[in-house]
Amino acid sequence: MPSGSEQTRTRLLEAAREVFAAHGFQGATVREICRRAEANVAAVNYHFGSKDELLAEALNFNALKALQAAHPGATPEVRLRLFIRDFMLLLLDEKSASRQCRIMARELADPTPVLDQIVKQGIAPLHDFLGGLVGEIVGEQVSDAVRLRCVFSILGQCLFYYHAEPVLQRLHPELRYDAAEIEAIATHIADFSLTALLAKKSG
Amino acid sequence: MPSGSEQTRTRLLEAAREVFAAHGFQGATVREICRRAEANVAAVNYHFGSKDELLAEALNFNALKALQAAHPGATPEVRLRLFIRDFMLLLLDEKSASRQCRIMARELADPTPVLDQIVKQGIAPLHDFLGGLVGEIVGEQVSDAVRLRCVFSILGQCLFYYHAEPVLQRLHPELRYDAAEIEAIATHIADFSLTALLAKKSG
Amino acid sequence: MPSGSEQTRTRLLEAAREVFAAHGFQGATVREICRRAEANVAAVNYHFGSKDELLAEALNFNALKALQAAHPGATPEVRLRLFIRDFMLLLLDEKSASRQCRIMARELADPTPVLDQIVKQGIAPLHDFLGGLVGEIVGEQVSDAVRLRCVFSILGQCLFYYHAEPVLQRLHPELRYDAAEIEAIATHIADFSLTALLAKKSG
Amino acid sequence: MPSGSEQTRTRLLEAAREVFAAHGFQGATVREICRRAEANVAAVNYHFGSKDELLAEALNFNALKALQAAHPGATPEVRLRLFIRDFMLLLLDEKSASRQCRIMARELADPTPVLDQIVKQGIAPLHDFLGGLVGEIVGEQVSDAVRLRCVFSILGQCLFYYHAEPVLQRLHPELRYDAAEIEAIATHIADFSLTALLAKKSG
DNA sequence: CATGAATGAGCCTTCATTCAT
DNA sequence: CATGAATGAAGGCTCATTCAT
Repeated sequence: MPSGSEQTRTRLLEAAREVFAAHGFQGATVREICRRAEANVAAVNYHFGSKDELLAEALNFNALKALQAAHPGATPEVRLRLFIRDFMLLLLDEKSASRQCRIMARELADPTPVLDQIVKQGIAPLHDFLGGLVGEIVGEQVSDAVRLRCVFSILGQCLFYYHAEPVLQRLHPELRYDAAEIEAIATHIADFSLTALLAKKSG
Repeated sequence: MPSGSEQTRTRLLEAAREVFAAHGFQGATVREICRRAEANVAAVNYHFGSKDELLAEALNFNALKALQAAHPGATPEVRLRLFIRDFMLLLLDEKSASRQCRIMARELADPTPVLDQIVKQGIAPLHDFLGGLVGEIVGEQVSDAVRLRCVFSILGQCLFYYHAEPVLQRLHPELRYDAAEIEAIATHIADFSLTALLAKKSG
Repeated sequence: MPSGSEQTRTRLLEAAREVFAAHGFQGATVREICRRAEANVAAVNYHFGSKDELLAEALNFNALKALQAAHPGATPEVRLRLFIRDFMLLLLDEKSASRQCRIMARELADPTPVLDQIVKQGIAPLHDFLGGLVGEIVGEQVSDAVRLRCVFSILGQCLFYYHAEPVLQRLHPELRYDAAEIEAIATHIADFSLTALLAKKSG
Repeated sequence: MPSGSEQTRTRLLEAAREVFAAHGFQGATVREICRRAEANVAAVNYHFGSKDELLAEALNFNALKALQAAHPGATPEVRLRLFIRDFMLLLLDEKSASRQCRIMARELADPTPVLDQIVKQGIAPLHDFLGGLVGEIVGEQVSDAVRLRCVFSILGQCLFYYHAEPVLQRLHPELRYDAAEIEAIATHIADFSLTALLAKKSG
């Protein structure tokens, strides 16, 4: 049974993830976080020491690690498809338990003191994983630089839907990121990317 | 001959573009902008009424319009290549006269009161232009939804290099966006995208 | 055998004396005191009611009372010398068990609610004792006002070394209050004062 | 004619001197200072940048420098008497224009970031001046260490009346630091000290 | 017409204190 | 009886904005 303290801590972390994801680190205020968590203004400093450390704790990389599931026996192509679909769900699904990726996506554009931590623990493994996958698909002849750019092409396509969401909502007000739409997007990105990757292999 | 007032106004706009591009709307301070423009701290409100309106005025879409140059006689494929190269130069070249795209790129993630204007006057025409180009390449059989996602795939690849710059600098400290690198990136994105697009056409 | 509670109380008092002596009443924090006493942050309020009352309890005047030891048979001059030496040891010796005088010395400049108590129980007896000693030395002809000022002259010389310590450390970084130095200081103050006092007697 | 800004600045400095002298650096609040100066809370940071820098500016050492007036032709003894009298007036006279010494006296017990400045610019010259004077009185045979302790004895006697004021008011409620009393105190300290000093000379 | 000065709301943080267990 | 958690007032400071000249 969680203690009262643990509950408040958890509520603070959840509220922090929401507010950081919505307004970025700078735009988020401790007061707003505490208000949402129904806690006192001083609660953040009591439980985490500072706004910075709250952000550091709010980050957890489990969701990202789950993306790198092994799927033994599956071909690299299938594993890439699965990765893209899971990543898009993480990024776009409103019901996603983890706002992890959104917080990170926000911070990418406005480095905070914890960006180093985010990069080392969250993003670098992701890039490595994707780099390995791409390597398996395009084969050994392809240079590191090219493989890297292929990773960026895949990630760029995925992240665009998150970053550009406010714009896309204005351009296409009818757009909704429901399960079917997310699935369709993921399939498109996977098709688009695999076509290009396989062309590099044969090339 | 511009009056002293007009000069101050112009310096404020230029300074605003630099600072907004560097720190985002929220991160930018009126004081910093005025300091760079060597103007009084009250100058922004005097000339533009508020920080919001300064941002609105600081935006000009000429650079974006220039991306949509006609290039009569060129094939759609070539025009897409040219677009991607010019866009990447605009986004990444430190010497780029216009920080326009960076301001917009920054704001996409944190809607401000001027996002509507940015979308209508800057981004929508760009999407339309790219949509037309993609349509010419993939042909008429392809649905609007698919064409749209192709546009997103291209833009996503381009914008990634801008959005993820702080992360990429940490992952690959040796990375520099010099002319050759930008050219190589643009070529990669064009190759990657055209391969995928042409496959859709034939498909 | 003291109960656990009693031990905590004692540790709190000892920690309070250290922290009050080091940072003054205002500069001291309840948290720091509790941390040093390895007690809960609420312990101070639990055991003493408030920070104010903790200070009141932390004061004990035994060390001061010991200064007024009788030394039967000794001349007033010798008793003054002994008093000055013991007082300087109390004020300056790092190994002094009692930080009592330092707490009081700190508070003199910034009246707290407990200053009345300090004055009545600690300082007034000290002044009286020293006044009596001075009276014995200078004789009956000297007015009360003059005798009082002589007391102030002696106390002022002693307290200076404590009050001005941060300044003196900057002016004379080589200065250390070791046993020999304290002895030398006490001898100087006693010589200086007795010369002046005896001159008043003969005058 | 002073500008409005200059007036506010001056009022802030005067208020700062009063509040710093009354409550010390830590005890003083920017809000209280601004309230007394009838200025906005942000005025201190606007004009001085921070509370620290306000303290640094609030200090001016003119009054202390005036203590070291030359008095050509006067004997060292007379110059010491004059110094003590002027110092006591500075310390005790309510009507004294400069609260300089009191701010410094307060800070001695609770080092702030500006203590170094206070010591270098204000106190060190004072100690040097007094050391020279004492040297002239006691002659060359006396060691530096002894001369230093004589300086401390004089300063200690003077500062006592300031430091111990809250205590003395409680012990002797009838005490008032009017002109006559200050004069009497100064005379006592001078007599007391000169007697001791001259004894060292002959000794 | 333009500016230095002033404003007040709001930021993160610290603190002594109180509460629920 | 004792504690970890929670509180809210207050701290110094920053900011976009407004005002008086």
